[in-house]
Amino acid sequence: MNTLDPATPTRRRQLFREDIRNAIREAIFSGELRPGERVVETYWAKELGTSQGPVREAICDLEAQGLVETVPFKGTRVRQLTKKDVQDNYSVRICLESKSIRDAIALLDNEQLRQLTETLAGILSEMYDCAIRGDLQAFTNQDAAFHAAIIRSTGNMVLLKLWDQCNIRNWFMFSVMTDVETLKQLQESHQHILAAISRRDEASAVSYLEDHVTSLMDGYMQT
Amino acid sequence: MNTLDPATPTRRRQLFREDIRNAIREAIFSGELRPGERVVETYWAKELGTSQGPVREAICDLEAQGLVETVPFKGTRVRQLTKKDVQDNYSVRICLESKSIRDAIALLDNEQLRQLTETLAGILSEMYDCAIRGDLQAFTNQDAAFHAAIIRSTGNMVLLKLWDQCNIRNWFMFSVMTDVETLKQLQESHQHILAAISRRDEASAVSYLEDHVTSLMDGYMQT
DNA sequence: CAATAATTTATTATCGATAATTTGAATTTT
DNA sequence: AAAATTCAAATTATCGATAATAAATTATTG
Repeated sequence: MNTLDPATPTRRRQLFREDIRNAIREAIFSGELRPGERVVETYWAKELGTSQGPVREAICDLEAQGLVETVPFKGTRVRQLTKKDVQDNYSVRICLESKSIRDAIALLDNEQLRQLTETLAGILSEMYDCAIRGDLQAFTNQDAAFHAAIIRSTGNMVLLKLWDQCNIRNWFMFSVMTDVETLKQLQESHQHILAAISRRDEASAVSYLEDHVTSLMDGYMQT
Repeated sequence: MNTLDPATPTRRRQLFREDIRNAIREAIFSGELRPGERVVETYWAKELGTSQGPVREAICDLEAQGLVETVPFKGTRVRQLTKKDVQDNYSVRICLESKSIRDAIALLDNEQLRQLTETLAGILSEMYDCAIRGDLQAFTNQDAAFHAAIIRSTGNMVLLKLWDQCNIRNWFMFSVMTDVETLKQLQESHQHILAAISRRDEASAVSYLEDHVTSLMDGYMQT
């Protein structure tokens, strides 16, 4: 789920904190917990059969991720994004992704670029299947994987971390763009980006990226 | 201390969690806790006369801020930044601050720009005093205030939040640049940025910014 | 009846204790 | 003596209970 920590070492016992975090996240993304609603510690403790402590820590994690907001002594609520929040998010996301494309083109040698191209092509292939199937959830995951792969190729982990935070792909699935045609179009826009990168055409790549992300935002804003 | 939450509402009782967070942060910045050293929950609980719970939550906060790293069941250590980490941090910081300058110049009307200019001039004045006194701690605060003021003027809170996270001003004070001359020079470079912004000279402002931040990084790298 | 004060309820923040896990030393085995 | 094993100490993760706080409700007063 999280783009940042792919390698989870084996452990005997599961961390409740992680389970709780995932459970609450799931509740948010599934719509069970809607923006602005309260996240009551004792409720989730009872619900998941744990005590309050781990729930508090899980909430702390979610807050760092920007999914919820906590006010001392008052409690936690699912974050409610204003239109401006969304715009700001996307605008910063474009800024970071543009940098990653510029850096990738500037820093990678031909072999590395070929490899990146290959990775991206693979992702786009899967993305196409998702589009055909109309599987929005899987589609957004591939979408995230695409952009993350570019950033990862630059080796700049700070960039990856910050991008992950302003990436609201997680919220995106509430969007109305669920029809197959729209998804296909989105997949195509990625192909343009990929092609431009592979021929080291920085200006085009960034331009296609901006169009792509902007159209994502527009889709969200119509909600 | 934190650039993000200026308004702290009045509360009867203090949050231990916050006190603990500040105490540990202070220990890190003062050098008492060096990079790579362990942050033992029970130690700080005893040290501050609290229980373990709030300490864990405080550590969670510090982790979100990137000051420490936690591995489940193993514990927490003060984050050890590699040279590459520092470079990546600064490179992203330049990216975000460049955007903030571009946005400020593009979005603010004359009156708003005048107001920003005024604010920045005030900060620079204080910064000069800090340089003369050789007060590095206060100087870095003014430095942060300068850049934060520009970002804040764009009204993009996402940008501000992410910038705060990749801003390693907090680590900067370990740097060797403690002599008055260097601080004065740094203050001057801010004046160039300010001047360029006030005449809406985007290219120069960004260029000065890059020079400034790069020189900060170089200073850090010599450590 | 409105406005304020007192009270109850719901919830968060913290505590002290215990279970689970890792680490490192002591012990045994080869 | 080196390697593997067992054990003990240190530390983390969790629990159940209590104290503090905020919100909601009821009671009181003018």
